[in-house]
Amino acid sequence: MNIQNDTNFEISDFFEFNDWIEEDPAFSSISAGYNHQNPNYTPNEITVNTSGISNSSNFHEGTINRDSGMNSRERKEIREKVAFKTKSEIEVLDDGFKWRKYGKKMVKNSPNPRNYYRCSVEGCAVKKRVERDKEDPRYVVTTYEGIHNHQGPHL
DNA sequence: CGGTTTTGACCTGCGC
DNA sequence: GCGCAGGTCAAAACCG
Repeated sequence: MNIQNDTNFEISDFFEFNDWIEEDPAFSSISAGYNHQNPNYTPNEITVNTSGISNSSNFHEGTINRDSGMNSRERKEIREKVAFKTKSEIEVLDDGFKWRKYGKKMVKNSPNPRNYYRCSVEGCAVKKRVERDKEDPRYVVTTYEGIHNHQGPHL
């Protein structure tokens, strides 16, 4: 389902995300275009509204491949993990899903805490991790893990 | 009153 | 084997 609402699409934010993920040594490449839920998924559909109250990200998954010889099973486990770096003054970006916070942690290399969220829909094991950029506090790093097994929050 | 947040404790993987 | 760091649990507080 396309959440292609009238949400403002800040293309610059997507590029920033892209740069960030590419320079992360843990990931060698990120390929997009899967269709567990959205057959028409393309990176360009990522919508981020940094100026409004609610931010909508039209993505549910991504595939991150590591070229550091990992077997297929390991690759499958890391799959469905997407990280976003978003310029936002609001910490909790409302992507439309219902999240329940289940943990907070201080990370060593950052003065900022890291928050752990889980999708509150039953049977949905999607997890989310929100953390402020240690260098630029006006950025928020959001990491999604898993695929929603339901059609979205509002239905 | 039910679901969510909070917060420290607990667990586990990893490196030394 | 121990300690650190990251991730999770859970109980009580909190809030609509």
